[in-house]
Amino acid sequence: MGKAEDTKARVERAALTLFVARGVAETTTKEIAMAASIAEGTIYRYFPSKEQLARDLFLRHHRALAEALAEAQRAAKGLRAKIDAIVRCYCEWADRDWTLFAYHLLNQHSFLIQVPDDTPNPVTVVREVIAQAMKAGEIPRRNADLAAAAAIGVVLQPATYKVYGRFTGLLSEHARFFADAAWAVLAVKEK
Amino acid sequence: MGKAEDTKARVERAALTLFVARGVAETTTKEIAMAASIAEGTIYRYFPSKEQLARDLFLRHHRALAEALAEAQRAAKGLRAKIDAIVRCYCEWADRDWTLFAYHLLNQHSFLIQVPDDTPNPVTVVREVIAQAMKAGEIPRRNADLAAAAAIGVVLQPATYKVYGRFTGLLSEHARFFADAAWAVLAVKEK
DNA sequence: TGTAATTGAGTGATTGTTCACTTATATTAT
DNA sequence: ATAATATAAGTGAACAATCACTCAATTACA
Repeated sequence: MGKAEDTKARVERAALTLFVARGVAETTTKEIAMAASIAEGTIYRYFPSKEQLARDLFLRHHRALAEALAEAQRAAKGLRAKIDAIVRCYCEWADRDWTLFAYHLLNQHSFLIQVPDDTPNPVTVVREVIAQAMKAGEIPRRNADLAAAAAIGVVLQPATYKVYGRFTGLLSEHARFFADAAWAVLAVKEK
Repeated sequence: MGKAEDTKARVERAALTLFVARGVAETTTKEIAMAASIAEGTIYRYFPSKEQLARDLFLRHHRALAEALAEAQRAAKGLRAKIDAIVRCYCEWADRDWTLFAYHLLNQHSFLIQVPDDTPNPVTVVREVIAQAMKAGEIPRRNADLAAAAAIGVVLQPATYKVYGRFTGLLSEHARFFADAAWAVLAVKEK
C-alpha cells in the first residue's frame, strides 16, 4: 500500500469507528484527524466533505453487500438453499468487519433515501428471491415486501441488539437458527 | 388545556415531527420554534435543553409502551395468546401516533444507553414472556435473548420499512401475520 | 530540485442558550 | 366594578461556543 492510500484508509477507519461510537453528526473532523493521527486538513485531500466521507463509506459497503448476497443466492437452488446461503453470507460479512457492518446497520435511514435506484440493494435481492419462490409455489403467496421485511427482521434485529451490546460472540454462530426461523416465517400459512 | 400546557404540547409535537423528518442533530431550535409558532426563547421555559426535550420525548413513550405491552401480556394465558396480545397492542400503539412511534423506532440507539435499568422496557417484557414459555415447555429451549430478538424483528423490520415509506396502510392490518410469524420463529425446532 | 503530501492556525457561518424586556392573565384592594 | 398590583408567558436580539473547511507554510521523498 502506498503512503497516500494508507493515509486514506486510516481516515476511513478512524471515521468509521467514531461514527459508530458517537454518531455521524456528533463526530467532529478534528476527532477523526486525531484518531487517524493526521492533521485536520489532510482529510480534505481525500474527501471533499465530511458528509461525502460518510456517504462513501455507506454506499461502498451497501453495494458490496448486495452483490455478495446476489452471488450467494445465485449459486443455490430452491428457496431453502437460497435462504441458507443468504443468511450465511450476511453473517460472515458482519463478522468479518463488525464496525463497518454496524455503521451500515445504524445509518440506513440517513442514506437509504440518497441511494440511486439502479444500485444493487440487499433488500431487493431478498425480496426477489421470495417473490420467485411464491411464483413457483414453494411458499404461500402474500405481499412479497411484507414477507421479505419479516424474514429480514429475524436476522437484523439480533444483529442490532449485538451492536447495542446485548449479545457477544459471532453472528455466524446463529446462522442455522436464523435460516430456520426465516424459513418458518415465509412458510406461515394463511388461515 | 391551559395556555402553558398547550404551548408545551405544541413544542413537543413540532419537535417530534421535525426530528422524524430530518433527524435530531439536524433540527435547529429555530425550526422547532417556527413550526410551533412561538419564539425560540419560549422553548427554554418548558425544556432545559434541546437534548433533554429529545430525551423526554423518547423516554415517556418508551415507558408507556413497555407498560402497555406488560398489561396486554398479563391479561392473556399461554404463549400463543400472549404473542397475539403483544403484537396487537404494539401495532395499535404504532397506528395511534405514527410520528411518535417512528421517532422511538429511529432513535433507539441514541437513547437506549441512557435508559435507567429499572425503567419498564418493551424488549424485557417480550424476553420474559418467552423465557417463561421455555420453562413451561411450550416452545423449545434456547437462548431467550436470541429468540426474543428474532421474534421482535418480525414486527419491527416491517415497521421500519413503513417508516421508510416502503409500505402504506396501517400496521394493524398485518397483526395476524406478525403473530403467526413470531410464533413460527419461536417454535423452530433444534435439529 | 521539484512534486506530492502534510500541517495546523485561522475563518466564517451556524447554532444552542441566555436575558432584559414586553404582553397577557390572574389576584387583590378600593 | 375598577384600578392597582403581581405573576406567568412570550419575545428576539445578543452571546459564546462549536465546527467544517481553507490555505500559506513546511516537510518528505524520488
